[in-house]
Amino acid sequence: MLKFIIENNENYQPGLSIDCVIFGFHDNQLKVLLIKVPHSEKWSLPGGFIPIDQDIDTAAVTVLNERTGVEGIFLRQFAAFGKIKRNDDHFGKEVLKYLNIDPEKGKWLTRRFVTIGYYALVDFLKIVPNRINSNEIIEWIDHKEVPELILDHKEILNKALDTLRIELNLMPIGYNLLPEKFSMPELQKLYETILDKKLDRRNFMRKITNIGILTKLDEKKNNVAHKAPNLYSFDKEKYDEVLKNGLNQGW
Amino acid sequence: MLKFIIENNENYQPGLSIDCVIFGFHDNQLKVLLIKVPHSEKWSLPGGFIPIDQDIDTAAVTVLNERTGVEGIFLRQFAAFGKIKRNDDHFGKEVLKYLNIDPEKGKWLTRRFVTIGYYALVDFLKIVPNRINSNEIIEWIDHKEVPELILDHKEILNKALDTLRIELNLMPIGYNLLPEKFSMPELQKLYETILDKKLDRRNFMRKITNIGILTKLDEKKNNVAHKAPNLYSFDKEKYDEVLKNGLNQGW
DNA sequence: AGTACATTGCGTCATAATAACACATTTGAC
DNA sequence: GTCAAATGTGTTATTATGACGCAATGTACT
Repeated sequence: MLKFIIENNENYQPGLSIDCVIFGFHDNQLKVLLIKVPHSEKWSLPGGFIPIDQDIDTAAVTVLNERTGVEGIFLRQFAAFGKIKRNDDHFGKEVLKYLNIDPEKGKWLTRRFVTIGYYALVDFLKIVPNRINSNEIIEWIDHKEVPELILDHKEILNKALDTLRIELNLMPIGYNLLPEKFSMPELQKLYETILDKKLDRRNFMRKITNIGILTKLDEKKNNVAHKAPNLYSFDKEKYDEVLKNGLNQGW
Repeated sequence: MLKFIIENNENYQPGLSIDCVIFGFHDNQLKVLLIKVPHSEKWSLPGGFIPIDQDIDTAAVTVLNERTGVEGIFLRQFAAFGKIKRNDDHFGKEVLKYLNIDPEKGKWLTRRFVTIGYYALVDFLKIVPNRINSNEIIEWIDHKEVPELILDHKEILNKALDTLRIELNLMPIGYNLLPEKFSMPELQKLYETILDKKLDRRNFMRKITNIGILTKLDEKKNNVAHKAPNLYSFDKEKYDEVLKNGLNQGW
């Protein structure tokens, strides 16, 4: 980080940053991957800067990996944020002070940054966030209990969630969010959690089944209270096909 | 422009630009507003740079106005483009050479720019593109006959059109694209042109009527071949309501 | 004036999608 | 064994959709 700030003018895209909204699903909760840096009381989205020799989409993957250790996931760009006062003077100065950097050298940091938002849905269990930087804390936090975030990160998070809800109508989800074998109630809970809305059990099942991306397994979930639900898996081939063509055509 | 390039480091957001895809509808054709600058054989989208004291959304309006004279339209951000070789060295050097600027002073221009794309649907007739810069040519061009464009502008244009087609399923359109009074076939042609697809006349009418955003006028179009179609207008209040709430909910 | 033809307005019909709900079955808890 | 909670598999009514039919309107042409 320190190395970055000093070398910024040469090796990084000026005035631009990337912030990632990483959604995971666990215990029937939609979780978001957040980072807490020591020089602030607030949490933040994992973000960073754009190497001048990388496409921004590639840079998003790099940034996420450097901040969290998370690897090999597909990040979807959803919006750019560029209000003039989105990163105020104060914030930049705090960082410089904390890192003991000459305010003149780090001047660029206190100017307005435009940030590009990326989001992803990942398997909660497969992502074990490494603590790359020993003084940073990385945690999955329930999206309903997200504390105050730095800058406009809350706005970015909300926009990501809005985008996700819209995309839910255009494409199937769940492949990276659920274990390989899952029950219908689990899949439904995922949808309900993202949409923050109750769905009818029977209508949900019919609709999701008709999409044709599920394989019903000859196996039941065990160690559950009450009647054991059947298990399903995604038919990856058909899943990808639907991903490509979209769900509804509308007109 | 020249003033801008020399003063850039101080007054504009570095490394970032904005490009606008302005769609208009006329003669049953979807038109795009394009600009031809003298220092290139190719056409380009109206674009420009971001004043450091403006929100990017505001800057988009400013940029469009400065390049085309177009005023007071809502621009929708749809994507950021940032491949490392999207603006190659060659392009920047050409511009500097044409403007007779010391390559050292304009060095920043030859680096990678990330551009943020905005699109809008506007009334073809209400927008009379002024030629601000006497050596620039501004024209409405049929989107099916768009010539080769500079840099990745064709990609930007295509992405805008893709976004527009998706949004067509989520919200009503036409308010800024058609005259105040319009016939059903005119509205249908608009949809068909954007989607590049034939729609059934009768089903289209039923569906669009059911949305509840149209007011049937007691008036017929005149000076037309064959049977005169009835005229309609948008019920702005309901139109805005649907715009806010969206069309389909899906889940 | 009369006819041909393109276009509009207003239908129908079969099918699919959706919302709301009924009922029997399975399983753990008491 | 009985109860409660959850699952599996329906039904029914309503609405939306896609594919047409046909009469009415107005222009163009003989």
